[in-house]
Amino acid sequence: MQITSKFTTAVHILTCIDVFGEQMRVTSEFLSGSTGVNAVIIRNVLAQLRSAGIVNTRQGSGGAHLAKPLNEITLYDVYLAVECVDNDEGLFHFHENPNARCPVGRNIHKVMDNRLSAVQAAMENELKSVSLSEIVADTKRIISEE
Amino acid sequence: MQITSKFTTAVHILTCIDVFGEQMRVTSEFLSGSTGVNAVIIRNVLAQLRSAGIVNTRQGSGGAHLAKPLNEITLYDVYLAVECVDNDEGLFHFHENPNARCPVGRNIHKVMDNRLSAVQAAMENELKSVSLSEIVADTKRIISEE
DNA sequence: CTACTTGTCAATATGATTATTACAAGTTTG
DNA sequence: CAAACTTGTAATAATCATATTGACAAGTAG
Repeated sequence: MQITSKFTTAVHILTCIDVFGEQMRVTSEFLSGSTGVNAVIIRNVLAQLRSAGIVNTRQGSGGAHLAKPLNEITLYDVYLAVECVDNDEGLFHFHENPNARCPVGRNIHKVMDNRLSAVQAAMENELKSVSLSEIVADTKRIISEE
Repeated sequence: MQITSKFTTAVHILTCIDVFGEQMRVTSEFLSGSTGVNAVIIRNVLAQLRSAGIVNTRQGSGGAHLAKPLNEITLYDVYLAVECVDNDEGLFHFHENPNARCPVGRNIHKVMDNRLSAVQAAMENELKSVSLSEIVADTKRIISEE
C-alpha cells in the first residue's frame, strides 16, 4: 500500500512553478516533461490544487501560478488537495463484515477506531510541520551548488 | 489509498485468540466466521504473524496460540508482520520517471526523501505506543458491560 | 482566424487486494 | 491404520484503485 504519487507529483509541480515561473510559462506539457507523468494527470492534479486554492490556472493562456505564498502552503495542504486519503474511510482499511454475533466481531471497530485515528493524526501533524517554502529553498540551494 | 485490511484483521485475530483461546480451539474457520474474512486470508495472516514470532500454529492440531504476552506486542509489530508498507518503497509512492535533465526533476527525490521518512516514522511511532494488551482489555471491558 | 492551452470524458492498461477452489501434509481420535 | 479435521500453500479469478492515453470542446492571445 502506498500513498498515491499524485502527492509527490503535486509537490514537484509547485516547486517547478516557483523555480521556473518567472522565466517562462509553466504549462501542463512542460510539467509532464519534468515529472515524467502524463499531461492529463498533471492537469487533474492542477485542477485539484486549484480547487484547494493553492494555484491559479486558466484555459487558453496557459501557465500555472501560485495562489498564495509558499510559506503558507504545507505538505498537509497538498495532501488534502490531492485526496491521498479518503475523508470518510480513513488511512486504515477495516475488514468490512465482522460478525455481529461474535462479541469480538461486534466491538473490534469501536475499540480500534480512536487509536487508528490517532495514528493517522500523527502522520498528518508531521505533514503540517513542513512548508513548501522549505522544500523549494532546499531545491534551489542544491541546484545552485550543482 | 488505504492500509490493507489484513492489519485490522490481524488485530481482530489476536484479540480472538486471547478472548476465546482458553475455552476452545481458535481455528482459521472460526476466525473466518468472526472476521467475515475468507479462511485462506486468515491462514495467510496467521502465517505472517507466525513468521514474526507473534503466534504459534501447527498443521493438523489446529488452533492458534499467542507466542508471547500481549503486552509485548504493539500495533507496530502487527503492522510489520503483515507488511502493510513495503520496506524498500516506503509509505509514499514517488512518481517514477522525473526528468534528470530538469534541475527540479533530478533533485526532487533528494529534497523530499528525508521529510517523507519523518512523516512515516511519526505514524509508526504512534503505532509503537499502543500494545495489544490495551486493545484486548478494552474489548473485554466492553463485552462485560454489554 | 490560428495556434496554443486547459478542462474533461472515455477507454484502456497496470497493479494491488481480496476471494475462492483445490489439494498436499500434519495431527488427533477411535 | 483409517477417518475426520486442520494448516500450508499454490493457482486462478474477481474486484478495485491507479495511471496512461487519445480525443475534443472551450477559453485565450497574437
